[in-house]
Amino acid sequence: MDGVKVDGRVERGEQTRRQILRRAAEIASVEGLEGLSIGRLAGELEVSKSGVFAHFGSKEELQLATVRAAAAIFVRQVVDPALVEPPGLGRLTRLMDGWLAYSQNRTFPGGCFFYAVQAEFDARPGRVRDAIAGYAREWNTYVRETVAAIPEVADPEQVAFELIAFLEMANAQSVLHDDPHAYDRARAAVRNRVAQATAAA
Amino acid sequence: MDGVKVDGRVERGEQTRRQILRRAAEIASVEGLEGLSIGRLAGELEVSKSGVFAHFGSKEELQLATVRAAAAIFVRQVVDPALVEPPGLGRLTRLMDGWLAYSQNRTFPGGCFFYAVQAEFDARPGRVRDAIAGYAREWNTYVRETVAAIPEVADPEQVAFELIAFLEMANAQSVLHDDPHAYDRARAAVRNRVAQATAAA
DNA sequence: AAACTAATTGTACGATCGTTCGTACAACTT
DNA sequence: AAGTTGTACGAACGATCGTACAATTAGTTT
Repeated sequence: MDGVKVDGRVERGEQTRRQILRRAAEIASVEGLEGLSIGRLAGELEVSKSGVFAHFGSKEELQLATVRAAAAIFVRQVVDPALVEPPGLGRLTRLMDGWLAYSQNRTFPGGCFFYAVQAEFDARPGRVRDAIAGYAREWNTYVRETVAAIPEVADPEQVAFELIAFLEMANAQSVLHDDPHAYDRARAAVRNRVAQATAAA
Repeated sequence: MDGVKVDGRVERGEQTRRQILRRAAEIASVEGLEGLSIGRLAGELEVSKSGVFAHFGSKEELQLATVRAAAAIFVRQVVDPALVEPPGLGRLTRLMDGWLAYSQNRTFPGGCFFYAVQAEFDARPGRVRDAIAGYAREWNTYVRETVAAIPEVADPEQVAFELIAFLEMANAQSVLHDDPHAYDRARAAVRNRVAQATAAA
């Protein structure tokens, strides 16, 4: 009746697959999804190259699976915790703080996974770019709707654009210059912009 | 008396070197500085692989030279034109507009060169990262000082942080989603933030 | 014209890339 | 117990990577 796997072989397979994708996302956040090589991944995990390859069938499929795995981690770490707050200012604040914490505590060693891979794939065609663009759109939409749930805000799309810009800037500065101050600056920027937007005329 | 090269051989060498670096920067803005391979570069330029290699002696040196060449293009296209305006609000506006035009008109086919390579190298050690970080610092400083030349602005560092965030966000969105609207949003964000900062109490 | 110098080329190298294939072994089914 | 399925492995493939070095071409100096 239940969907629980009873086959110990596929259970074991899914576990190694999870381990592979976890490590793959970590590497990709530092070296990019192209810098992520199957041989190196296998070496670090101490499994065979062909074993890793067999799980995905192609490098592109590995990259796509890595993006999906990273998205799941992102949702669990950033999106879900904000949902405990009711829609409104409180949820938005929780969302912004959650994102900055996600970046600052280095959930991925190279900072935000999607910042890294977005910049890597934004200018080339292909399924990987499409997947990344899709998640980016989802994130934009979610932030915009979270902002739009605050009745005083006149232009949620514009506000969402600016807020996301602050987050990514903090991540970029922090990683490149090893400067935790960037997060303070982003927090101040978010606070200021939200205050401005909610100060109805 | 003059420092003009009279040797036709080194003259020719410097010209091919310039061509190599121009193409290298174009490729790197799309594929990254690692995706930039000597063999491919040679193929596209229809010269020999060893000919390209001989100009730099190592891949890392080619990458460093490419970053320097891109920085020179950036300065000529963004920084210099703003210097015709006297320090103050006019220069800042010119600088912001110049940057957005530089990104929008695809001076580099992959959008802003430095956005691409920053995200690629921000998390790994090495001379290339150091060079990129150095230029990024210079750019931050220059924007901050341009803002600071406007007497009404209380916290130039904070304002510069936010303005640069808008620029990079516009570039990222535009390239990833093929959405020219992002530049309008960035222009609106810059206008609004500058207006807020110059509205003295 | 000969000697020299700088830019460019051709050939070759070891390493690593993604990928393919046949095999070994554990776990499940009958 | 015999047969089937799924995961993981080792070895090898052609291609490409960065790099090395000797030969060649073009331009300068004597």
